[in-house]
Amino acid sequence: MTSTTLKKISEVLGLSISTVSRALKNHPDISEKTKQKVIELATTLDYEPNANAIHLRTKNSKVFGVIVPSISNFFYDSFIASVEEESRKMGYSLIILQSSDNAEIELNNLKLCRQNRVNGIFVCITPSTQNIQPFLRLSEFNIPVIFFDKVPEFEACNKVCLADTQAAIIAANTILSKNKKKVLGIFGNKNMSITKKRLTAFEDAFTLKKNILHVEYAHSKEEAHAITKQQLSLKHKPDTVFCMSDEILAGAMKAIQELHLTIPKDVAIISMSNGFFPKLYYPEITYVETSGYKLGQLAFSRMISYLAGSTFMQELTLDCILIEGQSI
Amino acid sequence: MTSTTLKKISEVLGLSISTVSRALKNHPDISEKTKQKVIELATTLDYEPNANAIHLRTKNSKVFGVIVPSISNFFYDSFIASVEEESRKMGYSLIILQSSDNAEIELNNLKLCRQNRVNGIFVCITPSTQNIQPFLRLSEFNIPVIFFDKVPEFEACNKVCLADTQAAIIAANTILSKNKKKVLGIFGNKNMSITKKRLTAFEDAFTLKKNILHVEYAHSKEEAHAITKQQLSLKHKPDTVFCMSDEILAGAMKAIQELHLTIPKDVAIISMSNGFFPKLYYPEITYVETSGYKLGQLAFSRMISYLAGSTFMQELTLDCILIEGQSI
DNA sequence: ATTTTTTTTGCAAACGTTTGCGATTATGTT
DNA sequence: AACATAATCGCAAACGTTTGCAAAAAAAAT
Repeated sequence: MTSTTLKKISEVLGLSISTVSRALKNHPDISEKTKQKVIELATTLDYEPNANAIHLRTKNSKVFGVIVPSISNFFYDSFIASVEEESRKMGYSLIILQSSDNAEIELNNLKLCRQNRVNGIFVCITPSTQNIQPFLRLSEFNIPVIFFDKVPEFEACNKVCLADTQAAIIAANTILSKNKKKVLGIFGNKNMSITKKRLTAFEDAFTLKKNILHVEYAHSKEEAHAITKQQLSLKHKPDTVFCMSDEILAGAMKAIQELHLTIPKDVAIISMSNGFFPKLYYPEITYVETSGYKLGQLAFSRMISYLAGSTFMQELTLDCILIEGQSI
Repeated sequence: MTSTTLKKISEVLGLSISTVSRALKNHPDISEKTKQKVIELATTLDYEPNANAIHLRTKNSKVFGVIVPSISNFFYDSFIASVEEESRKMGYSLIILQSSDNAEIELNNLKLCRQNRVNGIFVCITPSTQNIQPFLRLSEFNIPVIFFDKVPEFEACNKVCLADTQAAIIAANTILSKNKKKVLGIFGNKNMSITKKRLTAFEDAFTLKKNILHVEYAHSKEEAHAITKQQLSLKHKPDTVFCMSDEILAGAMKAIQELHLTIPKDVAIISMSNGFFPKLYYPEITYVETSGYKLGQLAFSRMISYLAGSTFMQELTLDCILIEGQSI
């Protein structure tokens, strides 16, 4: 069976297509009697309007595009989950594309969004994305692009970010206030602006106690694991480990378990995190919250305000708070 | 600027719309010269075909719908990630909807899929879904529905599942082969068919050593944590813990850390898992792999074969394998 | 009974494509 | 030069809606 259309209903009822259309949207022009008839037949025939036809006709797809480096990732997941919730509430659907950390696929995903005439795009660029002109060009077609989390460093565009600087400062100050003597700070990919921001702020906070801070870079859980294991095996080992991200935290924690160290007695640990991982461990890890969920809400509200007319570039920042566990 | 259309291109070039259309798809009827001209203008004008118009005209949306209880979940994530990959390769897009464990929202998501005239639906029903008729009815409109993971228990439909029974047996046999004396088995929601399957098979495997198995049910990480803590605090405590899922594993591990027990010396642990969590701990946890990623691939291939004509109901099963860590 | 007003409905164009078929133009053959 | 053939191209309908406007029908007013 092919799906029901307005035409089919109109033919059965001997009405015009337009009357059926109006009846179904409760247009005041249509009499109650015909409305009744139409609605009844529509439900028995399981009528569902063809979204493509509507979008074509109204030039409004009611769809947002979301482009992320990877779907199976805590942070992006919770971001997507919140954007999806908000979108559904407002009658929007989501097309979700993952770029697999590949700039070429990313570009193709962008193209897909355009072909679908999405009303807006949320994008977190991959670390390897060099050219963001294709994204910026979309504004010429009046389709807003909200960059989130990993955002272009220099270009003027709509950005929604965590307060990375603030978050790093909070973490650093927490460590300093506990009078720690030797801190291992593990950061991510040195080339990413997010790493730079966090690192700079973190180091600045340690400016008076520069000598107690040792910084390392890890590009994966495994590297974080190796670094932590190695550093914590030194005779003069760190008394505190700071992890820039959940991934790094996971690696570090594995090393700590491996070395049978007790937290926070043998070593203290503090992280920046989406909130899920820290609660996995005992004692629970103290962390500066970098909530993908909240960031999603912020990004969505920015999208809505953009669509409502506030089209000038804005850089929004999500405040971070310290969530205390018992790890430091 | 409004987006470029075939019409616009045709007007600039003094050609007909159909010629432009054909030129862009490299139709043999069109001369090389005009193809050149058309393609050149199209690229400078940044032409992207309107997917809605194409779908309307061709009656083929090239879109699959994915409906899951929740997006931010390891298992569903990896499922979605793999379906997304495969889909992109074959020129399909994905509309991803989450039901938030709410049957009503789920139904609405189904409606959205229909309105978008998706070519097929992957759905994992919520635990509270009672009536799956609306799903089954879609086959009347020739749109295939592939149920995965949490599938309807009785109805004839296309199902793609993990080999839950086999997986539970593997886990049980692994425990038995190690000559364990007291086993705590923690299972999930008793009402879900997936729990029943796993539990039945697990208990059957212990049929000769019934007395060494103690079963508990946990509906969350926190419950799993509490149960494990309580059981492992007994004087005659279990020497082995089996966890039916990642979520339960996470709770159990937290309790084990809290009690400062050493794995596998003080207590052994084995789980069913997607594979991410077990590698988070040291020593790594031995688990029976229940891969969302592989399940996604299986589901996708089923979808493709359905679309290719094999429309009879099938129940596919993904073999499970034991991944050895050092936890038992 | 006629006109006016109000209520109810239908016509037709438009959204941007694709595609069968016919028309035009160019090329080749005698 | 006349014709046949092949290479290019355009017309127009269709996909399923929405919507301004006009038309028809019913109700109200004279």
